[in-house]
Amino acid sequence: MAYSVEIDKKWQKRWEESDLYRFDTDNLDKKLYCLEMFSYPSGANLHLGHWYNYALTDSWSRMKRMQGYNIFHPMGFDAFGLPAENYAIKTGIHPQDSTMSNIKTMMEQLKALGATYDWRYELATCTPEYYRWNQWIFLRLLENDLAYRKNAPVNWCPKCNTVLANEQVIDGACERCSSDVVRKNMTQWFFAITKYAQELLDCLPDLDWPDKTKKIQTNWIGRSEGAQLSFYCEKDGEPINTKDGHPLKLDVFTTRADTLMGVTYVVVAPESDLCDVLTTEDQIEAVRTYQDQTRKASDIDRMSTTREKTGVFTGSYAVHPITAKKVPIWTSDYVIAGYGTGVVMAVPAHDERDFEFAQKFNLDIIRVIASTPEADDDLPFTEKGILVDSGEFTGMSSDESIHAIISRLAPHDMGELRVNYRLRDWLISRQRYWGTPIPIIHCPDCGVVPVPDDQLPVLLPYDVEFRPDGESPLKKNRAFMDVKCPKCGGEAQREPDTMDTFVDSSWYQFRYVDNRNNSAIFDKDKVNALCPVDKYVGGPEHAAMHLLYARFFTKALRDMGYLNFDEPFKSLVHQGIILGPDGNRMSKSKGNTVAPDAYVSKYGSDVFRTYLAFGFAYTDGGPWNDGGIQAIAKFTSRIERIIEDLPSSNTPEAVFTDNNVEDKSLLYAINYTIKSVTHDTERFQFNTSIARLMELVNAINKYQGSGSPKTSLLRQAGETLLLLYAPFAPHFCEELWSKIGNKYSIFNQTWPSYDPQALVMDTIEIAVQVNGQVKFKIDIDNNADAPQVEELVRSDNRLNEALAGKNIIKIIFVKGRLMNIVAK
RNA sequence: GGGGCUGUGGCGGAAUUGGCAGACGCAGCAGACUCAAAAUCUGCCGAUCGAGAGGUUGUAUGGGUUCAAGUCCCAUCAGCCCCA
Repeated sequence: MAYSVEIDKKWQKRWEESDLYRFDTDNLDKKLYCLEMFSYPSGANLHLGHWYNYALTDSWSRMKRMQGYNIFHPMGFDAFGLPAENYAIKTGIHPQDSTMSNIKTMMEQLKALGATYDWRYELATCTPEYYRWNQWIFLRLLENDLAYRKNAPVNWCPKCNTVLANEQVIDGACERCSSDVVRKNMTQWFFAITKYAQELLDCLPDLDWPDKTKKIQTNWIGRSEGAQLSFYCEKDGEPINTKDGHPLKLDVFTTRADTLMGVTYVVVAPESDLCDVLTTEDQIEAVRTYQDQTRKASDIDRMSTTREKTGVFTGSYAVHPITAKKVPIWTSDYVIAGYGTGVVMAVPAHDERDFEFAQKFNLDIIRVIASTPEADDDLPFTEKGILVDSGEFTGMSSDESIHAIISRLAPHDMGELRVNYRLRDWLISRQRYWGTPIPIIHCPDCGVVPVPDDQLPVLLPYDVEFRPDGESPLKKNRAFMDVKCPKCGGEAQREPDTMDTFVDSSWYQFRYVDNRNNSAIFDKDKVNALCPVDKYVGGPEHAAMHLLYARFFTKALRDMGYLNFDEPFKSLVHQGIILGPDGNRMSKSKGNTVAPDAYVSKYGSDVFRTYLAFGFAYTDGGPWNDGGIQAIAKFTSRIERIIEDLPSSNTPEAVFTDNNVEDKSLLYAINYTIKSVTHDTERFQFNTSIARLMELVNAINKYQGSGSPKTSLLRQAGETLLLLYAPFAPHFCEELWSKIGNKYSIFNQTWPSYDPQALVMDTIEIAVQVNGQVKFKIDIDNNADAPQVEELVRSDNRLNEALAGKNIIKIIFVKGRLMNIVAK
């Protein structure tokens, strides 16, 4: 029977019945945890990206299995999230119903892929058995001051009446209705990821991750060393005090404390509470108008250096901490409340945006830094230099002066060295339905009360009106909302918000290990034995969010005593993105999607898998091209023919003492292929692995056609070919393996190892260069040393012609490669 | 605006990490088998000059380092990504 989907089905059934991929919990010394990022169960079929990710990582893990590793390879579903809810709003089909049915079909498709998943470890994040532990983690974080509630500006779509995640805001507009998104202050739950900012940075160098991804995380965390300086302030000639009577201090973060003497004004973010405090009666109208106007602008626009600067004077003044001079306080949207302290000191002479702003509004520009003491540099001069016109600090270098200025201010509590991070705490509240309910009860008497552990899970009710109208859908469900306070027993209300779905994916890699545990999030010993994940594979788009959150969770769980390692994913690989045939990202609206199913049913899973392996550089991806898939079908049928032609008897291995040239060259091909395929597959270079296998097929064909092929050598070649190809074409190779009378299963066989002796050739060809240019080639004895080769080259009559009368100055010999003759 | 990655035949892509550029495959061309086609097999296949042997040139562009550069350094251009 020629290879087809029927073969796929036959072996999928056999594998399942024989429990071939069952993870062996007793043999943990050689465990290898291989994981792909789990998938969102959307209505559509498994798409090309899934195949590319899952099929090839599966090939990698199959090789590892044959190399003797005990593979833990689970799969599950990232089942909460907006798409199902939006789909429900559109069609009326409940998210739970659509998700559950999608999971079912998706699981079947994953099985058709023929991967080594052990389905007993499956999980779906939308089940109470899973999200219960989201709630449990939330409560633990709350107890450890890693979860808290605060008022913060969020993205708000006025048309959809809902808060949007940052990712849902495209160029300042709502992704669904394209209305302009505005900023709104709301009380939300946060996870204190910033407490781990430094450790998240420190652990990066030791991870076996792509440099690019580490860089993205480094930038995202954005550590900068600088200083926090304070300004007192005055309104209508009077010092401003806080509610408890202390003088109000405006704290600013700056990496350029050396420019403090050049401050000519201070800017406060229009949306910050401070702005309202600072605004005087006279200015209140102008400031309000300005606030309304800027609510529409996105952060990206606001911080752009090219955008026209806007702003309004608040009416109050800041007191310079050294000179005691009063400088005006303005509000402008180039300062953002969420970043740093939401207040900046403006030094127009030495900062581009401040300079532009000062020019536009006629504010003072005072030079305090110069490249040399006498220099008259063009302003703004943003480099470090020597301080000028800076009172007692004049003449110091920028770096010296920073320390001097801080030492001067520190005793008065008006300045200190400070490390600032760009990373913000993680806002996890969502005013959405299809997610994990936040396990909190709001009691009029007791305030914010956590749901006790023994009352978990807080179930997500099924019967909910989830059309978005500005409030959390859960809020309209009285049965859900009305609850007795666990503390005082009085009438209370549940928290109506749900959690960001990134919470689900931040710890699923641990739950897999102990997915049926009903009494704990997971068994500590099991997780410590199986984790961290040894090889994690998924798209590069998760570099900043998911991968950062999961690292944070790991560290938090460690510090709370639930596991004892530092990082969730030891080694990480990103697959590339496969584009549509037109070179654009695949999308339904562009009509350039490629559905794997048609190819799989026509050619079989293995041909499709092999094509994915062969057609692209794995980590690059690229445009899809139909062209080559037929070639892979041809390739498999060539293998089929080779195997069918093998001598049927299992003759004992003959000892070759009389290898002729053909034998030797086939032996070379066999061993070279083993070496290369092993090496290339190990580092996810699947395309060259397949290329080497094609070369082996060519070599076997050539050998078959040679004078007197030895049957046992042919058999050795054929079996090696099947073993090496098995990870890529598992059904196909399993079939042929059994066909030639070998024992089930090919995946229980040992991965071939190569004989270095067979790779040593008697004679090799090297290039002879003159001044780096290849002139001719000669065959030399493999062991020949430099003088011997030189003699051979000198006696070659092609040399004189190549030298063209020049004199030899120097000779360089690179063993096994070339001899370069330097001549003049 | 800053940072990063990428740029190799008509196409997908290789190149032992500084050592014979274009492995392997697609497409194309020629041939064998065939009445014919398909399938299969064999050979050719960067550009350019030359009937030919062979020469010259060639890894986005321009410089540089080196006996030797697709690979390292500097600048420029283009595409993608991250940050502002």
